[in-house]
Amino acid sequence: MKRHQVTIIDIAKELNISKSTVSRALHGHQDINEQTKKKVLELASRLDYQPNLLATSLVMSKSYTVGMVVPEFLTPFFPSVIMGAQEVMSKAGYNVMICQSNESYEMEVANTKALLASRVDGILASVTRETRNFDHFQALHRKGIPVVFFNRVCEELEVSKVIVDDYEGAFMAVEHLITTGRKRIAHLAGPDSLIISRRRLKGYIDALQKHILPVEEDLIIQYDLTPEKATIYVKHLLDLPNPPDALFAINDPTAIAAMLVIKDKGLRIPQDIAVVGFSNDPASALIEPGLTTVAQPVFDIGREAAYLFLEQVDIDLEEYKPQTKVLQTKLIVRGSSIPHAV
Amino acid sequence: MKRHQVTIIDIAKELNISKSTVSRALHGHQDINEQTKKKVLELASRLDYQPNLLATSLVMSKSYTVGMVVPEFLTPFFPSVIMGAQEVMSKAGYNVMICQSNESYEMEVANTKALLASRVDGILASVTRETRNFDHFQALHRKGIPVVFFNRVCEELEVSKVIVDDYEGAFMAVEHLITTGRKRIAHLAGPDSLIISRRRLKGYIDALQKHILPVEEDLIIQYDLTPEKATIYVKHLLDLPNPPDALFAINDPTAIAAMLVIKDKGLRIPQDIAVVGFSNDPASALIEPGLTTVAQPVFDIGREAAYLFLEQVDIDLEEYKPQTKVLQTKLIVRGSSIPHAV
DNA sequence: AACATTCCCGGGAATGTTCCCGGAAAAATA
DNA sequence: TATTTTTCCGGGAACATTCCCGGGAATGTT
Repeated sequence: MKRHQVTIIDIAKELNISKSTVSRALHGHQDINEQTKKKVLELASRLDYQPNLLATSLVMSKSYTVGMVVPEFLTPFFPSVIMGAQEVMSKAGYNVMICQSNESYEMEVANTKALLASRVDGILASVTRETRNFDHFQALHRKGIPVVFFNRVCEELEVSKVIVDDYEGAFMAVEHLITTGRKRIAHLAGPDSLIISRRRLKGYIDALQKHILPVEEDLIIQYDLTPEKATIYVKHLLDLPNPPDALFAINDPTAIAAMLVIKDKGLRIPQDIAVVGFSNDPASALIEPGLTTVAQPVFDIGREAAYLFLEQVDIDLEEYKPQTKVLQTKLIVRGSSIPHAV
Repeated sequence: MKRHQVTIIDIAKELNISKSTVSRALHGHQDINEQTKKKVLELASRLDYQPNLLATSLVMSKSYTVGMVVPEFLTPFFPSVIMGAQEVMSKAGYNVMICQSNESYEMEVANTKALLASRVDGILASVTRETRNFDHFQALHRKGIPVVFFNRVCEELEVSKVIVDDYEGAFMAVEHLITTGRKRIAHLAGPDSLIISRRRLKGYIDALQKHILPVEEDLIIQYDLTPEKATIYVKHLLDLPNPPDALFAINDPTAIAAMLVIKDKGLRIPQDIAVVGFSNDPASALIEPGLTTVAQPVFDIGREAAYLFLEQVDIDLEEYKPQTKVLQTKLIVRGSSIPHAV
């Protein structure tokens, strides 16, 4: 019907009082008569008054919303992180604006711009696999807007981060393969631009070296994390004159793509080749055999990121010392690495 | 450093011109000298000026953002819909605010309130499994804010909707089971409050009746869509004195939960019991045997919802006639209904 | 009774924009 | 040269809200 939403001025006029009084009534300020307060509250709910957050944010220079930018959310990993963050954020009175960059650097930049335009109070972000330039985050930080990275972080920037112990997780995973008798373990790694790739790769290498196994260049494949490429590279590995007897993948989608190729080729998992993933997606328990993988505390990642934001909001960024939280991972052993495992 | 973001007034002062002129320069209005325009644009980019959307939205009474509220996003269905909507929305110059109600009615109400407070220009929504009261959407509509439902819609409200042909999909699925020799087909249905439950149930019943099979009450189980309950009810069905030889589930997560129970009991799929799901989640292709399911055009659902919003935004809601788009489904046959199928 | 204190309330500035209106200067026409 | 038109710009209201300041009335204190 009416184009115009109910404002405090409408309420004020109706009650023949000033907008200041209405404002005080709605916020439970002390300088207000109980009678008039009651009347205002009554009328407000009768008219279904909804405060205009735009106006409030404008005058307060504070929007009580934070932006969250994730590279993707078709896989349950990032949604879980978001839920964790949302849980603590909403308790603290903040809204969360979710942006999805679709693994595109340009969209990531556009997203941060849009969030900045909406004057969010902070940003929690995980970068795309393409992102090599971090000026857009630097700019936010320079403007005094707290940035917290999680999972896929930017090392150079002096901001708070929450990560999992990728090195430890990868090390455990590979050591597990070694102690169960594997000798030629391949690694499907991510792009060098992502630190998680580098750290997981390091864990892989160190585990091999600890057990005095050779690190062979042609068993290490760095790729861009697209599913199609995963398939191609796994085929390549299997066609090697001396193929690997185990495969450690940077994440579960990659591991699952690998398993499909392997099964398609008629090889047996884990007898002919063992597979281990990373992140314990629900799908890893569904596929047969079950995928051995490194579990991450997904909800806690989001919660911690939110806490790190709350720590620094409302204080001068100058006097805030960025922190890095490292969460622990856990190896989940299933049938893809040990025959007859659950 | 500085708390305060760059505004057009800062630019105006620096250039000794008025804010009006700056505004004109930034928006390419006609009443502007090329020289000054160039100077403004230069300084703006040098200072990394970002327009304050709060102020703009306030004065224009238009935020160029729409809210999207979905019951859940751990499963890829809703994220896919969101991506579809985002695609056409961003082309039209709109931002999308994503809210997730976590299948909680209260959160859904809170979400719509928050979106209203942010003065979104419209809302695309899919309701929770708990939602039986639609006053919060009614209120939006009454305030002149376009609402478009998708997937889980509210029938009573006179707003635009996009759904898939649930009836047809269910009918096809059940007919497929019948023509492949199944006689006692159970149905794990959703709560009566969701229309998709009712329509899929109707498809199930009509398919049975077309092929002159009895509709047995104890083979139809309506439940609240929680995974735990699914497990319990499937066990119950299998323990029946005369157990079913096929199971049609309202969605893939339910079907997959059922498959796990069935396999756990040592029964063979599809020899002992066939299973069919709905929505073709990626997981349905991963599990063994592959899950026969009804595919929905997920991205198109989002796209259509967005189109329906764009149709009615900027016009008087009085003169808009709500539409309902019905998208077609497709049966995907896999090994869970036919032995040795892909 | 005179003064101080408390209790409420209204006025108005400020937030960062957009847009309309009027007007000065420059250019075009007579 | 005088008049009209065009070009360009500044002033100021409006959007919905918060918050500070001042002040009148009621209550309390000496």
